[in-house]
Amino acid sequence: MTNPQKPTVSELEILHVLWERGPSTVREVHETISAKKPLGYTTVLKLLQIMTSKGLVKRDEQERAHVYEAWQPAEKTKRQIAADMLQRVFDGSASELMLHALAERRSSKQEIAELRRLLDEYERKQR
Amino acid sequence: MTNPQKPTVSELEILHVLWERGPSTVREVHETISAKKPLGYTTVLKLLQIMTSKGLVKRDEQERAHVYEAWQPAEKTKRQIAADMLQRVFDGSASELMLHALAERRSSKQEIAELRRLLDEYERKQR
DNA sequence: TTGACATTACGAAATCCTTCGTAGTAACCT
DNA sequence: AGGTTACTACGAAGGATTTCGTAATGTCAA
Repeated sequence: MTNPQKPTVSELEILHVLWERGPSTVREVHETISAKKPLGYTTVLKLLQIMTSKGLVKRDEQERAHVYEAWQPAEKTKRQIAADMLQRVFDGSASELMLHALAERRSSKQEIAELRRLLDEYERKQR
Repeated sequence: MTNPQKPTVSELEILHVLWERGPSTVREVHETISAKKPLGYTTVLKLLQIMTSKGLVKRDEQERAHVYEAWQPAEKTKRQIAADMLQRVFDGSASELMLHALAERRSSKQEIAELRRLLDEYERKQR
């Protein structure tokens, strides 16, 4: 499979674990997730199997306990999700997106500064 | 119904129309959407009925052709969607969200300027 | 009034998502 | 070898989503 697909909510949760931990077994993913919420072992297994067939993860079957790894780097997937929502919800307006993202919460001075820095950098690369 | 729920992808599409047009009949919504993609009349009707029971829209049954209206203003719903994704995908980091949203496309000078203006304004209101 | 037409109500199929139970299989220990 | 444990594979239930067809009902003109 070379075609990445859009992950569902549950799949995204698993991808988060794989991005954080790197290649992991079902047991490891399950332990990480079930620390936060109850979820059956075979549920995680099944999800990883589905994700394998969708091309969202790759599976190393060398060892008895298969090792799963996210197919796409976190950056790429997150970018796709952000772009998709930008289009679907905000008609492609980044300003609107940021306005709403900021409105719902309290951003620290540091974060605002970071956002400014990102804008500078973006503009510099643009030309 | 006073509890708003999270709209699905199709429901969001309909909300877009209602936000743009204001209160509309099934026929009007259907015409607007089917200008872009084929979709049966009763499909739109059914969706609006479901959305009514979910509390996403309100229905005025005065006239024979019922008139539907978005329950929540666009701003509020968009804010919720943005906040939800911010949390789920970007662990609450607005910078990360914007970074990825910008990365996938070309933003005009005007848009960058607008983003800076928003940051200024946000900071001003904060203190 | 009756036929044509617009509209709503309802049911249901097809697909996807999420979750888990059961069965099979391999490995390991005594 | 036999029993226990750790895995994977598979099927399937239950719910949500999306889509549409058909039936029922109201409206209006001839």
